[in-house]
Amino acid sequence: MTQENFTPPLLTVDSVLFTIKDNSLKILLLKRKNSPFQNSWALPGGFIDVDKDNSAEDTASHKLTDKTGVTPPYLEQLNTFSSKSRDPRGWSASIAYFALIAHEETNLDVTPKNDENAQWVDVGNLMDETADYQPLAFDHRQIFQFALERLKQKALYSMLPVFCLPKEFTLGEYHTLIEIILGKSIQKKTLYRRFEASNMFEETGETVATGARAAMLYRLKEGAKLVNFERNLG
Amino acid sequence: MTQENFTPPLLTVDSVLFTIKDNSLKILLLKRKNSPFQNSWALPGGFIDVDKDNSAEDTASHKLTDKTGVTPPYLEQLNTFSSKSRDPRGWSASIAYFALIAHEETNLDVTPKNDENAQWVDVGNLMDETADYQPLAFDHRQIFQFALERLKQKALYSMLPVFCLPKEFTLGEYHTLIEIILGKSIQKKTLYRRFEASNMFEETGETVATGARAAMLYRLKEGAKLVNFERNLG
DNA sequence: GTAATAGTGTCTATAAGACATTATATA
DNA sequence: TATATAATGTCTTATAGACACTATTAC
Repeated sequence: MTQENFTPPLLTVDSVLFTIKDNSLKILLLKRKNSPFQNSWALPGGFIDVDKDNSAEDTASHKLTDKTGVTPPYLEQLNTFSSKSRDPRGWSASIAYFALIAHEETNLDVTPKNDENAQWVDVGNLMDETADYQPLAFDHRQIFQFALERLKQKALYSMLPVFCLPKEFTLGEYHTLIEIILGKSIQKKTLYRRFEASNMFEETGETVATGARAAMLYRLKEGAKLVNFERNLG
Repeated sequence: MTQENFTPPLLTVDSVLFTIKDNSLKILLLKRKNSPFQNSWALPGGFIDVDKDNSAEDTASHKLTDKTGVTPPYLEQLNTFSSKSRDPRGWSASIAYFALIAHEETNLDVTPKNDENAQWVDVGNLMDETADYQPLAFDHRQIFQFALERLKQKALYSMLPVFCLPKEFTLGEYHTLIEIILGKSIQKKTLYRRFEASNMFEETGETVATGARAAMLYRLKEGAKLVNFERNLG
């Protein structure tokens, strides 16, 4: 049996790129220029270029780099969403990726580049189907929700969220980030213990003043591998 | 930009179906009848029938039901494997699924059905690239290894492996199963505590004798949901 | 009775949660 | 000095690990 017996399905790649900005969790959305769902907001993505991309991950990475100017420090496959009805053009599958970046590292904040058709959208906005930017194109809201669940789950047992922070950051920023992702308060002592135990970071030697005692800045160690813990946070 | 500008990639579905049999972990492999990789062993799967299947999960489920005679009690998406080179026919992606079943519930043991081209293959065999059944077709060995990692990981924090057992089973069988999956000994006390705490099972009232004290038989409660724990086993 | 497997009691070890305390900065 | 935020000390709690013990069956 060969594929020639069948109508080939459409195959696309879409990415949910998270960042932390203005004390809230946001994802990158683009306004669609073309049909279907013209002028709706959508996840960055598109068709695979079989000549240029060696794998779907390449496609995801290229599309994100095009939009942000940088390669996200974390990119993993999320899930593939497929159905007869998710795309009006026919049976389709989208290989979805999940990525993290510090918005400060992208060119999206820069004024000349500032693009009305590419926006960091607050996750809170996307939970309410009647809010701005809604409804999203295709099943992108469902993909976003799947990604958010994955992020929350991984925040419970790994250091993953640090990839939302800039290259140098304080423990306080890390603490705030985790509380925003999980939507509840976490003892800073617990996070600091894990931060230390992970052995992924080193002091820069610099401190940053916040109106009170100056906080130590940390950076990821060269070649540090992402650490998972044996227990979940509460 | 539409897909018509591109050569469409090939899209298939493949499943890694695990069971426990003769005190070892096995997966279902089929001998390929057609090119490419004719006569090589491969995971059950194939192209999506866009007229019959509403989603890729439907395809996975249909293919497994065709081969085993029953619908596996556990089926989840694993990962999508894609590259320019994994299929000699061109750029291709395979949406891989991960499934568990009790071999006793399938028709694969039944003598008249017994099919030389469908075999339960020991996982130990597949770790050694020079052993029987190797090399597998396409990148199916890599897909299998990804699935095995997922199974081991989930065995550490969930009751998932029970779906490898028949409808009625003893705590001793569950204990043996977990030790086989993890490849190391686990305190039965620890497993029994989790088994109880999960609240997923009920006594059938029947016991089964094993030459010594009779063991209680358990079954999954009606509508029981799979439970995850907050810590991993050691 | 012995042997074998099923199942429990209970102590220890580890890491998270709670929360008080000390440290260092600015005004 | 007061106050704000950074960072640490230490006690409690929850659950896994170790391992000895009791229970029930066949012989």
